[in-house]
Amino acid sequence: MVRQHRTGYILRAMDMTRRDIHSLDIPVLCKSCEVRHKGMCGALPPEDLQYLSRQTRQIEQPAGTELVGESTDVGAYDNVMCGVVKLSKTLEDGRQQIIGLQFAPDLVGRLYASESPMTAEAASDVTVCRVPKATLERLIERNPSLRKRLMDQALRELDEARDWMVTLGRKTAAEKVASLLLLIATHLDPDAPGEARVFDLPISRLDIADYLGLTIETVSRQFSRLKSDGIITITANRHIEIVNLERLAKRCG
Amino acid sequence: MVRQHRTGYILRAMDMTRRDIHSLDIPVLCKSCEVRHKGMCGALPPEDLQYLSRQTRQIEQPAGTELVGESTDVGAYDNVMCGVVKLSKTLEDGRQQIIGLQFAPDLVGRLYASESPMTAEAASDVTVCRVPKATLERLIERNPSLRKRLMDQALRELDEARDWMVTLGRKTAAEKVASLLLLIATHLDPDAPGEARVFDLPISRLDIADYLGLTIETVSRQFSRLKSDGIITITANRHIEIVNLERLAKRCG
DNA sequence: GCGCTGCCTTGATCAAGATCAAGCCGGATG
DNA sequence: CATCCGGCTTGATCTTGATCAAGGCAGCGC
Repeated sequence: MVRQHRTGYILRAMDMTRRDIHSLDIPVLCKSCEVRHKGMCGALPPEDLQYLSRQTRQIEQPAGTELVGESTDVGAYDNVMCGVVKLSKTLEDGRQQIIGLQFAPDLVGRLYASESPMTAEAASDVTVCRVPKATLERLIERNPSLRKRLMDQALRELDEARDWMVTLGRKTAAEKVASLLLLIATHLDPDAPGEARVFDLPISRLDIADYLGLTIETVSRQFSRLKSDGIITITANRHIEIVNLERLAKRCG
Repeated sequence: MVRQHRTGYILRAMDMTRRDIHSLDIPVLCKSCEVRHKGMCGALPPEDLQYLSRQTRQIEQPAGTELVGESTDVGAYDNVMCGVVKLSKTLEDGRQQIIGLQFAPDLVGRLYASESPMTAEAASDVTVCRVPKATLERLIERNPSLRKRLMDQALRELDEARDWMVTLGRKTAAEKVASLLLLIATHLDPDAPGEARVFDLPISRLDIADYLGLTIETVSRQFSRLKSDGIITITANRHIEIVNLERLAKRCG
């Protein structure tokens, strides 16, 4: 499934026309996604953009593919184009915790570390642009705006991780599930402001449980309660409509 | 209480002598701390170091002092010299979660944000060097090594936050308490490699509970169990000796 | 000395969420 | 079509940690 993107304002922000983009001889497959990739890399000058494009491969990964394993060497960064990537850690006895979800246009991969401190896995079908480690680091070196952008992503992820620590440590199961629904509603479509009211859950119940520090049974029961309380509707297991956004937000603690 | 610091290797790393440091006319009060402040700021050239020193005030804060409030404007960053600063968030109904502890020589304060996303509070008596926001940002602007250092701190804090999410989401109370003891043992003395075996807990039982997402009663019971199992000894409520480090580590899950 | 306060511990009981178990549903496969 | 399988839901029961309650202990002011 290829999602539609509204790209006009990104082009304007970059002071480029669509023709400029296409003239760069970029080996991308997914036309609707290519602009986002460059959006991520911000105001790179044309020569850097060309260099980046030559080094980049766009890859479609089915749900469940492991992008980077915990404690394995990282050879490349993945720029998320469509879909959701989950970051997780596993204790020795198999208990798993998802420690972050990444949406377009996040960059997957721990900068400046030779070993990934966590597993990155496609939670839904995803499309990524894969940039070799050396390429990106070289671009960072000579490109202040890219550097700033990555610093901003790191700080934003830190804020999000700390927000989620409150959810994990202090919220009830009902509040956790409500918080997750709002999180997904706000992140799913980066082009739309505010929360989506209708969307498909990009991740399984097990992933939700692992993100919230709960069991799938508890997650399922909380969904059922939200449904019977008339706050959401669920069809085909994954398709959510938020009927009463206000009451959902109130349940977030 | 002023802790003793071994400073020789820091000076060597900076290619400076103690005389160089003292010649800079730095308005610091705590002689044993000033070197650490510069350690944080890395290889700043002498003129930047002088500029920084002129703009900096060293402050002693008793335990409980609020350094920055949640959602308040931030006018300055605090460089931790001695003691422990806790970062926390509070839900509307008062539930609190500590989302990070900062030890020397961490820099307290969210870069590039006008409003602090969290509360920063002295968990123990602390000494900080307070740097005005504009000063630090100006130094970052023209100083690649400082920039890199702050990026590294942000990424390290992100790693730590994500590690802690596993603790919050998936560990039992016993594992949480064991993990905390190890965390404190490894962070308390930044000059010593490995874990301290004997130390004073720098934070109260309530703070521990708020960091672990537990209640004080549960924390207290877990301490009692570690004691009766012969893994630690506790005297005067705060003074800890780790008798059996291996078994403690095994309890971390 | 006495009582007060803040911080911590311990015990009894309760409830949220985990665990165990069964069954449902939709899609794939023969 | 029947069967299977993975993902999800629902119910019954159990366990962990929360809650409620009481008391210990060190420091401090009178």
